[in-house]
This record gives sequence, C-alpha cells and structure tokens, in this order.
Amino acid sequence: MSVRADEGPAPDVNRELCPSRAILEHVTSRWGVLVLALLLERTHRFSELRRGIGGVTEKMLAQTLRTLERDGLVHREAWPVIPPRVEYSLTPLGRQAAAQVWELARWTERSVAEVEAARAAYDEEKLRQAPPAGGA
Amino acid sequence: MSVRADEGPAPDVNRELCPSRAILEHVTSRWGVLVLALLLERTHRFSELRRGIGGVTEKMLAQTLRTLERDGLVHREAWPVIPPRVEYSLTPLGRQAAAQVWELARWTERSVAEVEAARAAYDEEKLRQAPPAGGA
DNA sequence: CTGTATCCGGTCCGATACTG
DNA sequence: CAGTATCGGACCGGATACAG
Repeated sequence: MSVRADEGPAPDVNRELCPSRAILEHVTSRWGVLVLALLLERTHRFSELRRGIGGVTEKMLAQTLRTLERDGLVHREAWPVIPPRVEYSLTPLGRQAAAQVWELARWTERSVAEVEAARAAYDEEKLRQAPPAGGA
Repeated sequence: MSVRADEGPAPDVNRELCPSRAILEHVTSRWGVLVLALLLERTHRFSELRRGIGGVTEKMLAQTLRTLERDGLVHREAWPVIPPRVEYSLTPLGRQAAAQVWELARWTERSVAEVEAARAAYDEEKLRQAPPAGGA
C-alpha cells in the first residue's frame, strides 16, 4: 500500500521555506482547527465562536480569524448596526481546508488510546534501561 | 454538503485540553510533517533524514524523531556496530498519520496560488480602507 | 458586541560544544 | 555516525486595558 500513488511529483517536502508551510500552520494552529471545525457546521458570530471554543482569548480568536480571512478561507461579514454584528463563515476554499483538518482531527481522536499505550510502553522501556542506581 | 456525515458524535473540538491536541501538534509540527513524508517513501537513517530535510538541526531532528517514536508512529532500530547505524521507519499507526498529513500537505500545495491571491486582495482592500493621510 | 494596543512570561528553536 | 547538554535570542500567546 502506498499513499503516494500516481498523483504527480508530490509537494516539495524538502523545502522548509515552502509557502505552504505557513498555510499549514494557520489551519492546524491551536485555535485555527477549532474555528474551522465550528464554521464547518454553520455560520457563527464572533461571540458564538468565543463561547463555542472554551478558553480562547479575544486577541487570539480575532488574530486567528484575521489570518484565515486573509488566506481566503474564512468570509467575514459585518453589519453597520449598534451593537455591531459580525458573522463568519467558510469560503469554498475554506471548506476544503476544514474538511482536511477535520479528517486529521478525527484520525487523531481515534488514535488517542493507541498513542497513549505506545507512550506508556516507551516510558517504561526507558525506565528499565536507565535504572536510578540501586535498580537491581 | 456536510463533512460531518453520520460518523458519530465527532471529536471534542471544544476541549482545548483534549489529548489529541498534543498528537496533532506532533504530526503537524514543522519537522514532523517532513519526517513523516520522507519515511512514507522508505526507511531512512538519521543522516539521510538530516540531508533529506534541508535546514534541520540535529537537535530538532532527534527531538522530533523521539517524540514520534514515543507516540508509536515511528520505529527506531539501532545496530550495535561501529560506526553506529540507526534506521527509522513508520509503524502501521505512523503510516496512517503520515497518510493524513500527506493529504493535508498536498491540499496546501494545491491551494498556494489561490491563498496568495486571496492575501493580495485582502491586503489591497485594507490599503484602500486605511489611506495614510493624503491618499486622496 | 467586536474588536485593538501593550506588556510580559513561557516556550521553542538554532548555535555551539561535547560524548559514546 | 548518532546523538546529548547548555545557552541565549526570538516568538507565541495570555492578561489587561482601552476604543468604536
């Protein structure tokens, strides 16, 4: 089984300065993932996102939304009313991104138990190899 | 169209302390992505990975490899010979992870042009809205 | 309600030197 | 060849205060 089927020459994975690095970091950023996931369901207001994501500060949410908006993944629509009303939604490109990170997030969720088991085994093995004097 | 078809209640996207967050950051980390991509092709030695990934320091490569190994994604095999020989490969779980991040990386590569166009449009719009005095 | 500006502590990461 | 130890700067991100 090869993931790299005949789908072209593939990304320039060896280029650390590749522009796709920035995009990847935006969509997989701590709050970026959660924002995309929420917007995948439906349009949300700023405060709805804030409540929907526990623990995010206004600064980071605004910053995350700006970045995703600038990348053309999120659409921002503001009504000139008092109090202000701003709604965020996904662009078509953003829906693609959200779908990808969503799949990755789902894989991660599915694998949590297996990963934690691997960590426990790794840590125990390290302990056996490095007994703290008197381990005999 | 909904990405969230009937596939269960979905990940706890609203839990920022979710253990899957750490896993996600490991596999999408700067060097993690590149390591997984290279190992997706075949087994590599430490120095091969170092050369294959331009710009990575020994420290970061070793750190990345150990993290992925501890998570059960990468298998490390060392021969007790002089000079030392260590080979890294993907575990079955690691192959799943690599496939996912590979897909995401490919989407990112495909979207670079569109994203950059969006950025240019965004920046120009911002300039038009914030003329630096005398813009008329 | 929807943001922006500032301060500041923690963390990451690169450079360097050293070890088995 | 395959790492580890340490240091120091850069940057991320949280808290707070303030603005439209």
